[in-house]
Amino acid sequence: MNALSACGLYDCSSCEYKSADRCPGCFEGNKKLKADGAEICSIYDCAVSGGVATCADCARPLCDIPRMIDCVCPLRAAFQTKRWWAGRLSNFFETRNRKLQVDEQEKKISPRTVERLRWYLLVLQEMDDRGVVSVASREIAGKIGVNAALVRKDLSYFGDFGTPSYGYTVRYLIERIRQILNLDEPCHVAWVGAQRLAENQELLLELGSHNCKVVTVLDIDETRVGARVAGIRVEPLAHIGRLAKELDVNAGVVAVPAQDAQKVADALLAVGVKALLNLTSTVLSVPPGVVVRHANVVSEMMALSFYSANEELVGEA
Amino acid sequence: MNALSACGLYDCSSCEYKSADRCPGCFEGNKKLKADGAEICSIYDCAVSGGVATCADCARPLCDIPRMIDCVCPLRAAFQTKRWWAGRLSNFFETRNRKLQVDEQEKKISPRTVERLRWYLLVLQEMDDRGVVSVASREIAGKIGVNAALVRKDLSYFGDFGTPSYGYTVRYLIERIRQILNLDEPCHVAWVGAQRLAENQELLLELGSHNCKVVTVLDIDETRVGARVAGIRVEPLAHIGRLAKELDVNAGVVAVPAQDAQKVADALLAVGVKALLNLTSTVLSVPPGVVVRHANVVSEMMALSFYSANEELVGEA
DNA sequence: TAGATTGTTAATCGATTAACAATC
DNA sequence: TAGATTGTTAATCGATTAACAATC
Repeated sequence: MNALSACGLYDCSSCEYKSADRCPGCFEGNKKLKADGAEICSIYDCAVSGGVATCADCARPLCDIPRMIDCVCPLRAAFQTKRWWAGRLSNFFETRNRKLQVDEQEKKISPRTVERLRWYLLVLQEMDDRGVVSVASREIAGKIGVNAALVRKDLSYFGDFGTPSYGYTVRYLIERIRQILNLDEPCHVAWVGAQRLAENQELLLELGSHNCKVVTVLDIDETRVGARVAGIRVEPLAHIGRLAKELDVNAGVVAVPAQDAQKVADALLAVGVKALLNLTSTVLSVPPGVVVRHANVVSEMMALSFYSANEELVGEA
Repeated sequence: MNALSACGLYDCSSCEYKSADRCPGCFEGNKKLKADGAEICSIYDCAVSGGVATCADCARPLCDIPRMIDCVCPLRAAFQTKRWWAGRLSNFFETRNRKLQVDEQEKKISPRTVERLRWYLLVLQEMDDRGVVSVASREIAGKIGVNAALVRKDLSYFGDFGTPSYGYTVRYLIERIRQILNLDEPCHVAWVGAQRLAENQELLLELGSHNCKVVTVLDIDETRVGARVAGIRVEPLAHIGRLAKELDVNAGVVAVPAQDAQKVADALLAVGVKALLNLTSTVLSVPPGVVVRHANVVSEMMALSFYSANEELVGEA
């Protein structure tokens, strides 16, 4: 379901040629050009010879293709100016190179930024569903209620995704944020607490749509072991060690009664899980280097209770 | 279930006289003292004549009882030094007076502080269950993973609840935080989205234990109207106007499918609800002056996905 | 081109922490 | 009393915003 062309820069899904069914595809198009003795797309050529589908999949740390070339898919020459494509290309390569430098420097990403990236993604996906092609930082910011400069700053940590005076291509930005949040890699989740999952099986689908897969369901309550939830056998918590290794578990969900929460968390930590989602209204004690996030109706309600009684203090919460 | 004595300062539940069943109670005790011609507790006297149960219920903006008096319940004289009580009293009155000034100045409470107060409360309740009587800021901070000075600063926004070299009385602090978060006033919740509640009926109990009451269940899906969830009839969303008024709704829960979330939020806002809990993975657009909080497995998982792939970036998240 | 919007810098704002006098 | 812990101040740290050059 890759909506990008082989060069990884061209958003086919928003292309008028594609929607009019007049696009022959990069492969057929370039084959035709080559047969005609015409110059083919150098990006496509490089991708094919490198055995990758798009530039995004390319493992080479630096790109061989010179910058600011007037490379543009010859089949699309009329669609956008060459200059525009050259700019996009330049941005893309600079971005990739900068990104690599950043990784080396281990530049810290603020947790608030990560927090917001999810909201950007949800807003963008909703825009994409409505058929919106491009968007300005101001529009994203307005939806979420933050400053536009903050949106630009957040995004620029990871690269130059925008184009001055144009804004951001919605589809392209979605792809990039998904990549940043690692949503392209499947996230393997160990879910502890069978009942809670049995009650909310629709979660599995929604998680799946973001590439999170519940690979095992466990329970601390022995009486539940052996039952099946969404087709997955419920295992005893004691098996977590073996399962975590076999199934390559990345994250754990603590969905047991409050009094067992810490015990479950400890078991998950013991087998090396470094990311926990706590669905109970307890505070988990975890060592540094472990991330815990919460999703709990009761504890959020406690905060709302404060604001419903102190309306004048509502700033942003 | 008030664990405090009439003076509102003495934590009866941690009193050795009470637990040994040798406490006659403030009323009987002072009646006895009066009959003997002895000096009775001036706080108790004041409370009774003012028609309130404890100082905390007293409406007078300033306290008449002079500070630094050597007032101490004579029946408890042996239990703590008079000096200790005098200090507690002094703190208490100064706190009340300062608190009132603060209210007048509309001093802003940081949303981060409100965020943390809930965690403090949960940690303290767990300590209380274990029978812990007093606690230092350092201990609370350690449980949550924040700086001890931050705990003290957060609490000192609302008054001087601690005693140097002693720390905080767990029960007393629980009462105060409950009061700050307005958990002593029942919070009336309108729950929109019957199915989600039907699936998680245990929530009602847990919410109830924090004084949050689901007073009405509504649904945007007409086919669900008329069904009963936890004994409450499901009403059509169109009735929200009448119900919100009749039932004095303080907060709303948006628990419908994503595509209906904004519509439901708008309906709740239209009838004056200023506090929303969004259980969907959508971003709600709300005007300033409205607080939205989230509890959603999918969107939290998106953040965990990032950290599970970037362990080196785990700071505190 | 003129108008628009980006990425980035410097300024501002707010939140956290270290340190310490007060005091139990 | 001596040691401990509070509430608070000043210093630090981090996050947000305004402003602007770059540039499409």
